[in-house]
Formats: sequence, structure tokens, C-alpha cells
Amino acid sequence: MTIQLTFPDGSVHEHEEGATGLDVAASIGARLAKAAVAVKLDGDLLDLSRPLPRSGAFEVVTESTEDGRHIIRHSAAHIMAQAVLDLFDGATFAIGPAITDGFYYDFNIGRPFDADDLERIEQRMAEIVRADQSFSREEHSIPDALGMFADQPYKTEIIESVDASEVGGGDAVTVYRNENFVDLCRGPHLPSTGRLKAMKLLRSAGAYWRGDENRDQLQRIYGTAWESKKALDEYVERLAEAERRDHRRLGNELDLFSFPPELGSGLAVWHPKGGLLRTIIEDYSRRTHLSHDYEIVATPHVAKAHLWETSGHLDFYAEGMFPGMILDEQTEYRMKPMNCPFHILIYKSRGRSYRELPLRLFELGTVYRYERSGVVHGLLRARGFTQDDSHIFAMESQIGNELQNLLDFTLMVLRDFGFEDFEADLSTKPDKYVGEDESWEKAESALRQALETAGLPYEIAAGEGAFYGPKIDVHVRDAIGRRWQLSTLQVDFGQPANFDLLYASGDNTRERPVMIHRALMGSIERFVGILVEHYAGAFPPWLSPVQVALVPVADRHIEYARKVADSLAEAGLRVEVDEADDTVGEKIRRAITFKTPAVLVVGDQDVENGTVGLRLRGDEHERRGIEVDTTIQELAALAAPPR
RNA sequence: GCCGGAGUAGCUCAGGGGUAGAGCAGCUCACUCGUAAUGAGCAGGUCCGGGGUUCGAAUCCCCGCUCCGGCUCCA
Repeated sequence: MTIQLTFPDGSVHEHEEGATGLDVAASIGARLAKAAVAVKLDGDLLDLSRPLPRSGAFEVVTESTEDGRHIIRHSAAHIMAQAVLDLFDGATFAIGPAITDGFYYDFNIGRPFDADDLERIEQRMAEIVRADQSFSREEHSIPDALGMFADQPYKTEIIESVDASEVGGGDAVTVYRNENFVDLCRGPHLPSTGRLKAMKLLRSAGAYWRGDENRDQLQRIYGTAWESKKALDEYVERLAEAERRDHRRLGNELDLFSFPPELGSGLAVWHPKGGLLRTIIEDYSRRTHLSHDYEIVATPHVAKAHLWETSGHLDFYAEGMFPGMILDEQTEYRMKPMNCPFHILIYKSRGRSYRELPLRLFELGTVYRYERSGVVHGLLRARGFTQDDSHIFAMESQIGNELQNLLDFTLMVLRDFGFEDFEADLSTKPDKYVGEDESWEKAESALRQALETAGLPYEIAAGEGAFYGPKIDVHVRDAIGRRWQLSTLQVDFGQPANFDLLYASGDNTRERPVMIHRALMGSIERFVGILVEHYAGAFPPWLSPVQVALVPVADRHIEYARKVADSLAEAGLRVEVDEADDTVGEKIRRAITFKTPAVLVVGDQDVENGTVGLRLRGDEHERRGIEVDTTIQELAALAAPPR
């Protein structure tokens, strides 16, 4: 008997029944066989050593592919668990998957791991790798498996709850064994531990069993593993680059903002340069909203608790809100966690006509949310922040067109800030929801249509919508490939009903509008944090708080430098003259350290000729003797905002 | 909120039961300089806060605050 295997190039090859993945790979080429970590048959990953069970589409998985790395990391997790069980008597182990760029495994050793432990574990892992133990796959009945893992409560729980999902299917489970170590696992794995060429343990941290904070807290060890030392080194360098870009570090170095402990966790103060940066961003936001038919409103930071009862926030969001304040010994007030009820009240301030719709109310609205103490993270997760928030009130018939324009507007804004790669999630109707099925269907298809028209790649997050309506979340990729969620566009069928919103139709009947909640940058704080990391602090000139640093060569050039600075400022450029008693080299170094887009040096020759020495950020060398007017034109063009 | 780590000068960090340290930044003086750190001097501390142990605490213990890494959370 033979089987037919279709290779990725479409060719069909016949092999003896019982041939393994490795046999087939070797028949293609020795180098391929050497690089192979597993094979794929009709999309299913199989160990190299397994006889191919049937004909089908065949593919060799090599180590430098995402599938290949996944297998390497999964095997690394096993080897780590083996090392931990070797080293710690009575250790129990839970789950250990491959994750993006690495792997982890959760253990219980009765205490946390410390740095020395990680080193010992890494050394033990190296020994296991050197021993080049084979991974072998076995199938066992559930009773057998329960016997094998009798002293492992987490494994026992996994086996007992097995329902085809976690470790194989039916009434059997698969395990992988190398020497004395056995773990439940669906596989596949590397042929042997010796194939793990590059790995590193990164950190340990607490993690709840089954992700449930009411259950055991385990100790998780994170590690990373790659197909080569070189790939590992590159990854470690990527981590170092991310650390260099950390907005908390750069925010301090560039003197943008700080988090004084006196204020409390998650509350930032903006220093002059950061304040200027914010203002530039906020001005852009107001300007573009005004030119896109939004109307700017302003609302207070607190309101009676009753408002949040009407909106439903106190029912479903109370944990995220700052606690109440009792005024006049009877009325409770709350800091606002969202702006929507205020905008709704503006809508309700008088009767509305269909002629006014869509009504787009926009506010840079500052909100306060009680984020749990462990989750606060610089500007990216703060307790007080300002949203570029808008609520659009529209007739249901207008929703499609409105969403289309809104998505275009969103992408325009994100592109203006230098983001190019977008991905979206479309979250659809959950089990519990308000509104009519028909309305949901219309809104969902309008959202999908908007995504299609915009040509945005998206995934459907089925059932992930809020109970009040479906939504689109837009993610961007930053300069080093990280994904950030920025914009959110949410349709809301609930709040118009909670607040009994109405408008007069053309037939003079009373109709209920639909709301769209949307934030493009999300929060100004978070957006600045992401921009800092995206640009590593070297903002495009239009965003740079200081666009031009003017460096007088000696004291006698200060007067001329000020004159040049005035001319630049008149052209709308943000200039600082560095009058410090330092050498030219030092002043230039300072300007470069602060990532100033343009450095102008003026000395005797410039005073005489009405010129400057011009050095743009990133240029190797300066250009000397440039006329001031020419410089102004060049810099003004360079620093022009996108709109 | 939970687990672990940390908090010493503005910043980065060393030290560690017996007089509190360095580099950078700051200030003063000299230098007046043409594209990534001129030199000298000076000043700077509630060693996160509170309590405890001790003859003596920055150091050891307890509580709190803040930060860091995760978990959980993020309608």
C-alpha cells in the first residue's frame, strides 16, 4: 500500500505506507531533513517520527518558520518543566504553552522562584539538551493517565476535564516522554532535546491556576527560545530596544511628564515640553474635528451619582469608578469615568429634529477610572486621562454612511501621526444584548462594509461586542512591530433608550436616534505614550516641542542668535536659543540628546554674512553658510503639520 | 486586588548595625570655543513614610505609600 502526498508546489509524491515525516523530508533533501522540526498533513502538525497516517497535503515545517518556532518553544517549555521537577522535590506543574516570542510554564514549589533558581534551572536545561533525549509520543486511556499523574493535582484536573480540547481527543490522552519526564501534551515536539539550540529564561512571576484569582497562585517562569543563537540574540536586542523606547524612561529624559508620588498612582503631571506636545496634539484634534463637521462641547468632571444610575454605569461599571463624594450631607457625586451621559444631556437640552442629525458632539474629555493598583502602567494605563471623545446621534438609516466616513476619518488621523499598518477587530452581538436583532444586523453589516471599503484587514470577534452594540477596534503596528489598540467605534442601541432620547421625524413622529461612541487616539495620555515609543522620542518636526535649537558659537553671537530665532518664530517655528556657558560641542550634544529636529549654529562668519550652519536630525554633517531666509523656508516646510 | 522584586542627591546607581558615596545634572569662577561631553571649585540627603528591635538603624522586623515584572481586570 502507498500514500499520495501533495507538496506545496502542487507535485504529488507516492510513499510507502508507514513512511514517517522525516523519511519524506529526507527524500526531498538532506538539508531540509536537518532543518525539519515537524511536518504538516492537511494542516495538522505531526511529529517527524510519526508514520504518516494517510494521503494528503504535505508540508515540512522547518525551524525558522512561525510553526517551527512554536514547536521549539513548546519543547523548551517541556524541558524547563523537566528541569524544575528534577531540581525541586515535590514540585507540581500545571500548564506550559508556547506564546508569542517564547513560552512559559506554571509551577507550584511552595515558594516563589528567585534569580538563583532561574540560573540553576537554565543550567539543568542545558544538561538535558546536551543529553539529547528523544521525545516520544504515547497514548493512554484516561484511567491510565490518572495513574501516571496521581501526584500531580493540576495534571489530574486537566485529565478529568479533558473533552477533546486540551490533549488529544476522545477517551485517550497523549503524553510525551523523554527519559524520566512525562507530560500531558498534544504535541508535536522536536525529535529530541538536543534540537533546542538557543533559549533563555527571562523572569518569573505569579499567575493564577486557570487564570482565576480565587484559585491557587502558581509561579510562572517565562522564557524564550529560537532556532539559532543569532535569532535569540536578535530577540534580546529587540527587548533592549523596547526598553530604550520605554515612554516612562524617555518621558523623564526628555522632560515631558512625571508621576509625582504625592498625587497618587496613575496620575501624571505634564512638564512644559510635554504640555506643549499635548497642546499640539489637542490643537490638531480640535482643528480636524471642526473641519469634519463636529461641534465642540465641554462638560464637568463630576456629576450626581443619579446620572450614573440612569446611564447604567453604576450597575455594570461601578468597580471602575472612583468612590462617591457626599455633598451637602445628602447628595452623592461621582468623578466621571466616561463622557457619554454629559453629551446625551446636551442632546436632551432641547427637542431635536431629524434635520439636525447626525449631530456630532466632540470633547477632549478628562475622565477618571479606578484602575486596580497592579495594572497602572505609566501613561498607557492611568487613572486620569483625556479622551478625544465624541458621541454621534443619528437616525438608524444614517448609520452606514456615518460609519464609513468615521472610519475614513479615523485612518486619516492615525496616518497623520505616522502610523501605516492597521488591523481591526469587528466585535459582534454577544449572548446578552439590548436592541432589536434587525438593528444589530444592520449595524454589523454597516461596520463590515466600512472595513471592506476602507480596505482594512480585520477579524471578526464573534460575540465580543458590548451588550449595547457592535464595535470596531482599530490596532496599529509601531516602528518595532508592536500592536497597539488605539481607536474604537461603537454603535449603541442602549443609552438612547436609557435616557429616552428622541427626535422629530419628517412625518412629525417621535423616533429614537442611535448613538455612536468613538475615540480615535483613545486617550491623549496613552497616545502620547505610544508616540514616544513609536518614534523613540524623536518626534516628527511638527510634533517636536522644540523644533529648532539655536547654538551661538560664543557669547558675542547671542544677539545675532536671538535675532535669527525671532525670524524663525515669526514663521511659526518653535525655537530655543541655547545661551548656556558651554562649548559648542556640548550645546550641540544637548540638542541632539533632546532629539531636536534642527540645530542651527551661528558664529562670526554667519553674523557677517547673515547665514547659519544647519544640521538636521539624522544628518551626518552640517551645511554651513545657509541664508537665514532659505533656512526659514526649508524648516517651515519640514515642520508643517499634516493639515 | 494577588505573587515577587525595588525605593539612598534632580538623574543613574554603589554601600550596608557604628561620621552617607560616585558619575552625570546644578551653582560659582576661569575659558569664548564652528558641529556629540573645557577645566577647577562649591553645594546638594527625612537613605520613601510611620512604628518597632538595639547603647546605636539607611542597614534588621512590622505596617503603609510609590514604582517595576507578571496574574487578574480593561462594560
